[in-house]
Amino acid sequence: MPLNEIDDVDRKLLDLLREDGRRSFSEMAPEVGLSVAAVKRRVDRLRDIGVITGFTVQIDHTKLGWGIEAFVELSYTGNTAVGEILGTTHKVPEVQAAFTTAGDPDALVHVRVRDIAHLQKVIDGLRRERGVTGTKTLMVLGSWTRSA
Amino acid sequence: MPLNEIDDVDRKLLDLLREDGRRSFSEMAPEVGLSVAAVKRRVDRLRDIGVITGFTVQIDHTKLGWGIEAFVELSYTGNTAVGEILGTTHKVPEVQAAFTTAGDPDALVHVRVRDIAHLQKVIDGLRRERGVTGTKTLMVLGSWTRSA
DNA sequence: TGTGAAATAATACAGTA
DNA sequence: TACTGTATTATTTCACA
Repeated sequence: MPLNEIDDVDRKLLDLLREDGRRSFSEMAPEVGLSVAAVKRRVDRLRDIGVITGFTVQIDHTKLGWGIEAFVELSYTGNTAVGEILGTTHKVPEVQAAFTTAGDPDALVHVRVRDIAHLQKVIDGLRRERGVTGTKTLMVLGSWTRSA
Repeated sequence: MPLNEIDDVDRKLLDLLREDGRRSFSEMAPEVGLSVAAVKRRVDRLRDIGVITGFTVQIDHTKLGWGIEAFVELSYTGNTAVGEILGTTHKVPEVQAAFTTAGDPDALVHVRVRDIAHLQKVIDGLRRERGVTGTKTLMVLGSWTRSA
């Protein structure tokens, strides 16, 4: 079910776009040995079948004054549904990403804030959410993300 | 201190590119009320000063057969440097991102794998890294990421 | 999938405030 | 310094072989 339809050329195109999402079709075409039109059709198809969900810019948030990053582990009462957890974190603008997990913390939330006072406010806000029974915060000291 | 030089137009451009990193300058120009050339120069400048670090494609890894996502918390011996931690995780291709943290786990690692057996192998590999004293794995059930 | 032509977009540059 | 408008080049897009 998951694929069957993605070949090595598609994977190569995904790699190229992961490195630089604004690469032109004409630049990628010789890399995969196809015509420009064929490359465009492949990328269009990858979007159509949902393998490519979008393109985005990568930003150094430090340079924008959002210098602090943390993960907040959340515990919920037993009757809180997974979907509900993701929904409540969505409303908090400082939350960059949220993950519901199996096991001890029920959710892991990635937040980005300007300073420690700001972090305090965000954590307090998360603690007040319905069903939250406890939090544990991991301040990020350094990080690294694959690819670009 | 970190900026001073980024104005509302720049922020608007970053927002537009976060939603769609392949947006054309000609599409963004009317949105911010500037000429195409002015938009290009602004985006070029945002790259030059390091606010924009790159562009990339967003992929639905489930559709590529990498259906399982987890966070692995790592504890290290006291004499392990932060840089060393990030370095060792870098070698493991299944690691999508790594964060060193202040506090109980010393690092948090985001991994993506094909199946549970694969996850087992990756965790075993991480546990064998020099300085690692313990791990705790959080399997991701659901997730959500801001913007696109 | 490739080709080739028309439509768009990116880029470089001259001129203006 | 930062913009606009124009000319040139490159890229995208699409119909058809």
